[in-house]
Amino acid sequence: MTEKQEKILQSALQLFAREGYHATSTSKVAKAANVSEGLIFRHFKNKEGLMHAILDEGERRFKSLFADIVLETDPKEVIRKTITITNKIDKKEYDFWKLQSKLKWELEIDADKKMEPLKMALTNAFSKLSYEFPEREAQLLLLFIDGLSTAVLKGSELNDREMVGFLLKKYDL
Amino acid sequence: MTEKQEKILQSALQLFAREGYHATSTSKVAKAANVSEGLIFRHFKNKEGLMHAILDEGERRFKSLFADIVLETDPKEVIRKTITITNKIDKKEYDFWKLQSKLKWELEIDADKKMEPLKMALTNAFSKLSYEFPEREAQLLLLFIDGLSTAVLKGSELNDREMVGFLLKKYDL
DNA sequence: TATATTTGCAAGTGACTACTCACTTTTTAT
DNA sequence: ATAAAAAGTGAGTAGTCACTTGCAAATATA
Repeated sequence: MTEKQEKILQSALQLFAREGYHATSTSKVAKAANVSEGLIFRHFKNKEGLMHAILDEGERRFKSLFADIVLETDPKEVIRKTITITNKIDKKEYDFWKLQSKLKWELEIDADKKMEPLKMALTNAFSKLSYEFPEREAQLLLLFIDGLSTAVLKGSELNDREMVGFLLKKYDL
Repeated sequence: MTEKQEKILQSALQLFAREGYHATSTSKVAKAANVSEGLIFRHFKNKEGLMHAILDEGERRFKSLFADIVLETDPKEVIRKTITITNKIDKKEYDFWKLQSKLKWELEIDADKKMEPLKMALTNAFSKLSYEFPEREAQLLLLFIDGLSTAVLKGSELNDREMVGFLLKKYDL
């Protein structure tokens, strides 16, 4: 990965996240990255290829975010770590995560499958804690998390730390 | 509102919802609506005007969806109606609601303000029922509703009726 | 019926789109 | 040192974009 290649990725990420995929032209990306437009196509074949390079990186970060939780054996810890997952998102990485959410709408990418391992871990955790409907509890918690992270990334004014604390209390953690 | 005008709106709604705003050209809309491209600009001034016409209709439907809840005096009914709000969305109107969610990302439109009256009603309801933190309870429930409707509109496989029922039970309704 | 207004169309417009190509410069391998 | 491969450029390309204009047909108003 050359310097200019990284610069292209970084500029594309920023522009795609802020303006959207279709609203960002390859010439804009080239200008922002200070490279010739042709170089984008040399390295990433086409605009779609450029986006996929970014998306693949997203996949990796997604998984590493979950890895810690899935390996956890203590059920209470699984739930606690899931609830506090939004706290792990650095403000400097907002563009990155925003893009992931944004592209899921713009390009209709399905995120459910990526969540599957987390759902399993949660179901298992609730099961161990003798909840009556562990799978539904897991699903419910995931919906909360999804709603919460969406709100945060959209720049909502809601106090996410407060909500996380509130949830932890609800689950006796 | 002429026949062709409505046809334009309907076609634009469908295309914007399925392909996205920026990915849909005015010529595509014109073809789908079976009118000349110029007519779009005669009636809606520009592409943005076309989108706003659709968005305004969204605002109206949004409000009428809440109206029923906000006027309710029985706190338990307020919560019950909020939880079951997704059931009120007709499958035939999916394109419409999907577009609303989609545009919130693509054009960075803030939806929080629209939810404010509902949040107030919920806070009030939880307050009447002597919950310790009524505002946070309201926020939490709204987050769930948002997550659930998002999942449904994205075509997730989750059983939303089941989740609604599960939640009603959680709130003793 | 005469006339003003609205509705509609077809054929444009320049600017911008994703992408290609011929070429030069830099890096790597022998 | 030399050849081959990779990285990078800049000026193209055809096609599409949102939008305009001039004129005809339909409709409303008198």
